[in-house]
Amino acid sequence: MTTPKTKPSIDTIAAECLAVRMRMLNRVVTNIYDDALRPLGLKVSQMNILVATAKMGMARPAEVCHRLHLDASTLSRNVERMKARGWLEVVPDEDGRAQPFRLTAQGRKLLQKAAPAWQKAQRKARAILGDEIAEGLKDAIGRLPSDGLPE
Amino acid sequence: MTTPKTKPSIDTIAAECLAVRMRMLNRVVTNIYDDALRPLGLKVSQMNILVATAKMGMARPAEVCHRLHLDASTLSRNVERMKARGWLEVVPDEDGRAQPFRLTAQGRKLLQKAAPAWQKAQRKARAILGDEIAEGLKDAIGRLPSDGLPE
DNA sequence: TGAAAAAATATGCATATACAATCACCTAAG
DNA sequence: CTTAGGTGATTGTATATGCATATTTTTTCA
Repeated sequence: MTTPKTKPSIDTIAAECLAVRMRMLNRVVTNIYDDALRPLGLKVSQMNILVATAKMGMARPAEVCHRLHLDASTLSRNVERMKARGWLEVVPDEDGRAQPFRLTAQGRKLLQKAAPAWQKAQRKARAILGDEIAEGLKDAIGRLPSDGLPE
Repeated sequence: MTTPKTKPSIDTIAAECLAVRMRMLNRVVTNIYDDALRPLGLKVSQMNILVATAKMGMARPAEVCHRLHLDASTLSRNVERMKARGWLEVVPDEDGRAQPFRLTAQGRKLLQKAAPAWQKAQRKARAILGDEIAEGLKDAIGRLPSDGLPE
């Protein structure tokens, strides 16, 4: 079944496509978090970047992209919006090409204020996904190509 | 752990957020399929709609949205683009509000031509996700609220 | 029957995403 | 030095996504 010799039928694609499943659940899960975070004027995509930045202290765009498997141009626009909102700030660097950024005090405060809403969404998401998938997703991320770079 | 009494720390969010995991894997998986389908000028988001339409024969937007957990406005724009490409066509309906659509011959042909590329991507995605998650995602979809409507 | 409510879609707006191309800067080869 | 590559990030373009709102048509019900 994993390697049929014949061209897959439309029925097969409909029944088995992993992109259909991932994308559908991604929409559902993203909406759960976005709903919970909406009162804060924050989207989960942005919260993800805030959290990664908080963990890194000083975040280099290329490294964030690598960790999150995010295109550099996507990050660039997202950071742009978050700078405009006062959540992130660029810090100078000797290398004139670099644009490392970090949380502002306001950004950190927002993140802390968002924690309860996050927790509420997390419970809902876990209720849908179940503990097994929740852990399985983590394992899958560990298996991603080029995800084993230095911390 | 599932219901801590204290506000989650940033470290907890970073380590456990299910949206981070889902969204990251969704990006990776979507890119795998998009890469495979690119020679056909097709994106996996569009292929998903083509497949759903093929299965339904005559597709009513509201029903497609319900099945795919997709916002009506999103579908409206996607269908618009696919109509422009000649893959979908609207068919008349007694209800003047309805805009049911179906595959064109060209759309069906494209879908069939895309099957081998889909299969290649499907193998890559399964290698990353593993059989357990692949099945687990299906189960989770079955658990979605209001996913048990009539066929 | 005639107006209010509901239903199905579409539009306006903002964000997220990625590929291709570009810009700015650094570095190494000579 | 000077320049040819390489690296890091941004910009141009296109699609995907969803909320709020508008539009159109049907239904309901007083």
